[in-house]
Amino acid sequence: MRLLPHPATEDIQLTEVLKALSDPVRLLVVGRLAAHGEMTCSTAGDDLGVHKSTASHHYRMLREAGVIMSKQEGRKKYISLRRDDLDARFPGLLDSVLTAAHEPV
Amino acid sequence: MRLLPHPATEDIQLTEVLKALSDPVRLLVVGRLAAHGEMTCSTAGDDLGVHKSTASHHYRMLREAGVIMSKQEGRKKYISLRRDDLDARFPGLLDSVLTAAHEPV
DNA sequence: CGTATAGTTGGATGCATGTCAAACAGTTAG
DNA sequence: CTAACTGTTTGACATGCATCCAACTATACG
Repeated sequence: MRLLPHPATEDIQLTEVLKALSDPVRLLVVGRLAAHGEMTCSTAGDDLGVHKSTASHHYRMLREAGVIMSKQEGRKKYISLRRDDLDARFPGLLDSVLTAAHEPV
Repeated sequence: MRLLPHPATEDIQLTEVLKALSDPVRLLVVGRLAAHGEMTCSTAGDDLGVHKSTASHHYRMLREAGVIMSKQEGRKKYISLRRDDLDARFPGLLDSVLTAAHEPV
């Protein structure tokens, strides 16, 4: 099991998080992670409508912004929401975004 | 008094709002509007550290995303937060962002 | 009318981003 | 070992964006 570089909780920047969440594809991924917990990249990226390399790019954005955790296990990579870290740093932010993301168009 | 085009409340898109809030300059402007209410563009743009045309660009981003209201009066333009509209559409979002924006680095 | 004020617009520039395709790398299975 | 699987990296491309400067518009003031 290998860990990838992630920003420390106190280094998570609000503007970076907001930018990470401001893409429809990434918002969809975050919604899935919130609903289902830890998933592999392929599961999270299923039916996203983008190429797998594009999805990989989005995972990196989310990780570098401090929104998700990644850990490699064998040939699979598991990603999960850093919910506690985000709640500690920006209380209520993630919940309001997730609620808003479920709203009807 | 002239009104400029703004998106209707139900047309405000979450990703657009998040993108609008993901810039440090715009976040600063929104914080000022939240603290002081309606202000002119020059007041809101005071000491932002950017050229007035850059500030004007940011106001347009915020307006088109549905974050602020603009109304022209004479040669001054007043901008204000669309707090009620944002609260109605995305409950808790604006408050959590404003709270987060006040956090120490 | 002429001048000052408040903002916008257009051009230019450099940087970031979203996307795909193809090649690559690491891991597991037969 | 060979082949399949999982995901990343690189290149290419188009787009968008933050920024400044200069010119412009519109309004107000003398």
